[in-house]
Amino acid sequence: MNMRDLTGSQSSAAGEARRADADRLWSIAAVERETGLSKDTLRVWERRYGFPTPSRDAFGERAYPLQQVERLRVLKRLLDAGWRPGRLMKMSAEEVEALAQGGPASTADTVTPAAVQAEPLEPFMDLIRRHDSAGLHRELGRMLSRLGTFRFVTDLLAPLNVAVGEAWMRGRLEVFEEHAYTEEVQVVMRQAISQIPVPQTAARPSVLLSTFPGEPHGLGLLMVEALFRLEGCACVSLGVQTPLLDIVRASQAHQADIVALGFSGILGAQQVLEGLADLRARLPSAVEVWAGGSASVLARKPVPGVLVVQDLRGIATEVRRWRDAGESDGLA
Amino acid sequence: MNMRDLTGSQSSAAGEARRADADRLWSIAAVERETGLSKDTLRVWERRYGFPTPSRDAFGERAYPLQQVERLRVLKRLLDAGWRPGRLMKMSAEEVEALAQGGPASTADTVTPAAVQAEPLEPFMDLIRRHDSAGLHRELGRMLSRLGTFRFVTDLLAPLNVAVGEAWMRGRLEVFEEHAYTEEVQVVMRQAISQIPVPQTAARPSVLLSTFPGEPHGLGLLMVEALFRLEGCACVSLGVQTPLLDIVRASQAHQADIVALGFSGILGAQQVLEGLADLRARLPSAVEVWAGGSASVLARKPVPGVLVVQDLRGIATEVRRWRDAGESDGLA
DNA sequence: GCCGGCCGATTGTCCAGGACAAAATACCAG
DNA sequence: CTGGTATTTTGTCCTGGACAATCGGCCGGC
Repeated sequence: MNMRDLTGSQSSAAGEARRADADRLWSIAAVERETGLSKDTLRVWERRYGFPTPSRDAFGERAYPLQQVERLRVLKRLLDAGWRPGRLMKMSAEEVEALAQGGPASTADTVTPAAVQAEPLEPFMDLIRRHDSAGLHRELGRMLSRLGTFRFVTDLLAPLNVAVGEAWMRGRLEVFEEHAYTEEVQVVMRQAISQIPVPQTAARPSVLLSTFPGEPHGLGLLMVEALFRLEGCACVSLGVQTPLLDIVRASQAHQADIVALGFSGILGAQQVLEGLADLRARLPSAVEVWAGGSASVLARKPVPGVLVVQDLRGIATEVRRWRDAGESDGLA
Repeated sequence: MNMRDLTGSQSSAAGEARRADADRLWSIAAVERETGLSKDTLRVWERRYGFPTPSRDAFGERAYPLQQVERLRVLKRLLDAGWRPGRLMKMSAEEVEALAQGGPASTADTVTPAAVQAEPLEPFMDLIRRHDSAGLHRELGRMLSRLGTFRFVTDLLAPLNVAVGEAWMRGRLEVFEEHAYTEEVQVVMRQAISQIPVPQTAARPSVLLSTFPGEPHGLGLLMVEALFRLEGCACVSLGVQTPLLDIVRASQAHQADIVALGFSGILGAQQVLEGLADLRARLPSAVEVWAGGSASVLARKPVPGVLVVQDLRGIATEVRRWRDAGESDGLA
């Protein structure tokens, strides 16, 4: 009971269904959801560059064919990789396609920082590309045991995340492959975290973790939580996308000493800086604000009263600094 | 190294900082992020109802005071609880406040289905309200052990999720409290899932789990994944918010027999129905589409070729049906 | 008496086209 | 080259109008 049947109208053969696909048109809202390009942007591109060129439905509203939606997805990816729309729009479909397939990252060279690339990443990238979730899970688990949580996070996951992000930008990885990867890593990380013994007494500093609205990337948060817990800190995570005012309230409710935010680079520079300044102003000065992640803004423009932790290894150092400062207002 | 200092300008005493808070104004984009109300809606409310009444910054752009942002948050919550803006806007600030505090759910009576409320929920609600994350974790873990995964999901979590959702709608719970709850449940659920033995051979049916873009609620997905795994199915989760085209590609890549989607009621009715129909059309008919969750649309309007599973217990039944159908095209 | 379809009011999204802040790039002086 | 300024590019914001989708109430039939 409480169940609705697979009511038929299984209209037809696969061929027909396939044709229905191509014919089905997308509303501007659907395209926004599918591509991540705002309605405003879609309309202004049409005006300025002559692309996309949606037809109109019976009500005069834009109706995008699948082909254009697919191309918009490619364009969005190239945009994220550092290309500019004006340049891309002048190119022919073939040139864009060539770029999408495997071109370099435009002007914005993702300077592979040649960091301590302690662990070979290719085997993992292979598993991701082959959609071998079980294998990926197994290999990640194996590495967790071999390296221990700390080195697993700093030496394997950190560079692997970068590699996955870059592979996506170069068109070597689909969105859903990145989703599946994230999910699998999350499973292993949560297992790792649950194995870290919890300090008996109320441990200090107590850390509140989250991300701003619009920032859906939560892996970094988990990695940071693990490192904090390894240092014996009490952690409360709110998951991703917490409204600013709620971060403030949560920090009071949980008596947080530190509010730690993750930034992946999806949010605009201004959004990050303004949000951090805002949050800083709304929190008592005894509560520290830490920011980390791959967003490049953090490195470029410091925000007064906000600690930017670029390197995961820095967390241990900074926790020590906090404790040395005598658990009181660590600034001044 | 690689670290930026807490560069001072710790301007002042708490009092001053507090005053700076109230003065700080919000851009329309920031209000959209904070409240969940679209820019279009914010502008049209101002035009129609005379609220909100943002001032303008030096560039003529809307600048919302904190007080109005807070009120908009309340209004959004009441909207989600079934109230309509026209009615709310006519009311005085006091009346709205009274409603926000603890009024009933307007016309949309959340008919507490008087289901098998097998487990008492109050102790858990208490822990959530007291921000006792550790205690909540401990008690959830205890219940998991006591009830076993199946009953933990069906008899405790399912009603508890409903209770939490309702408490939020009545203003008894803050957003951040709901976030913290979700996080803690997630930890326990993932632990529960990891303890379910994995079938050795490639198990059928193989299930792909995700939600549509705009649907951030992932708890249901985890609960469903647990139930599928208990039935011996192979599961791959993409997490939340996967674009439609990527769900299609993932189902091919992972050779899914079933694509299972979760809906919490955040998405509009049309969005859900159109998305499901669309997805249905794009998948081979041998792949089944299952939809579940608390969204009421699912119960009201059936989508041809989509199986709606209202009751979590129904999953086991339907998996059996799928297997009885001989692993082939289970329809026709 | 209750369910189901119709109709008017409400409400969110879409549209056009203009404007301009923010970001990226090109330019230029040291 | 390096660092600062001008210029172009680009996304977001604006106004005000329109209308589809939804909601609520009304009415009639089973």
